Amino acid sequence: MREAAEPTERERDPEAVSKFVEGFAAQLVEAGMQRMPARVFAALLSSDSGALTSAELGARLQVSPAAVSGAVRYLAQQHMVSREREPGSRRERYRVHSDQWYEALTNREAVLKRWESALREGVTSLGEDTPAGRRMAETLAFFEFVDGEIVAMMERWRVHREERFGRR
Amino acid sequence: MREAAEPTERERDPEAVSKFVEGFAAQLVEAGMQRMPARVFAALLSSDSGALTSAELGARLQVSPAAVSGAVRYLAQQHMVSREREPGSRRERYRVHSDQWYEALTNREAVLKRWESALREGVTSLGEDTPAGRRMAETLAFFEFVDGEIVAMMERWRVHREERFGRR
DNA sequence: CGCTACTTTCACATATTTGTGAAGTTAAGA
DNA sequence: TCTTAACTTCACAAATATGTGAAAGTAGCG
Repeated sequence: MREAAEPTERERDPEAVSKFVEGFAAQLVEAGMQRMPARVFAALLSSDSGALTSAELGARLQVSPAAVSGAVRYLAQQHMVSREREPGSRRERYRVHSDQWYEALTNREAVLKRWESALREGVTSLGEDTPAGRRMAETLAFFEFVDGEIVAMMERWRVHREERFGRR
Repeated sequence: MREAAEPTERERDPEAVSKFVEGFAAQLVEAGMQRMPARVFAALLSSDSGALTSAELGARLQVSPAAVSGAVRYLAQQHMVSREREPGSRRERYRVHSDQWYEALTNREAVLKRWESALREGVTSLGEDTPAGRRMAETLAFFEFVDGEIVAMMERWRVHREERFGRR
């Protein structure tokens, strides 16, 4: 079972693809994402099929299987890619859905929740009648507000998207 | 001009304060922020005055002036603290506003903008008629949508906040 | 104009992160 | 059941990031 046996993807200018991958990954890194997960994610995003095997990723990004494995584990935890076992092969494919960003955003919400609970503790332990307590209470209220807004926003997005791109 | 000459803040249980500071900072770190900026920000948030000098920060966090300087520079760039020169002293105070989070969010918007332009390049260079191009175009549309929503959301927050906390 | 209180910059030692090769594990197919 | 392709784990070397002390810069105040 050779690599070349899978022309899953008619090749475009690999130069251009690579340039996009590295550029986009750099932006993600700057926003706080680790380098390798960022590169893997960008590579998937730029692939026509939206799904690549470990070997394909390794080849495109010039990294070892170990590096791919680590990156993919991270991305899967963050719900940014899903894994699929190809039936009848021991290969695994890693896929981005175009709506994967919702999952990623949802995950950000988990971060917000943790901030909120830390703030709640802070308000309690510093006292809600102190200036610091009041500031933290307001901050907390802000996050709670944002939580709710995000849910509503995603609903509006689904509608907007259907109008613009049609139902999937 | 001694340190002790400024009882800006009636002291609460320093134990509890420190526990909050380290806990909240840890959450911020986990979300991608560097350790020292996170600790400084948490310390400011938990102070009654909402503003501390470099020396006070150094003392509370047990770090050198150099570390405070670096952290504060970063936070100011991110618009998460503002600097104020105390008139009649060469001390500087670093302040959090309770609405500082808006600024921070606004800054996140700058990140989104950069993602958008990277995606736009990707769509162009990979071709908008390819599957990958279409996926990226949809992703781009999502971010553009989010941009607009955030602006609207912040307006709603201002209203909500005024109802709940009164005008500042 | 100094003097000196405060802040910033810089070189460096230390800690942390990152990616690799190689060994280990799993499961498809004979 | 055995073989072996494919993925994962692990110990380690290299690259990065982090915080410090010390030196250099700034700006109030006499």
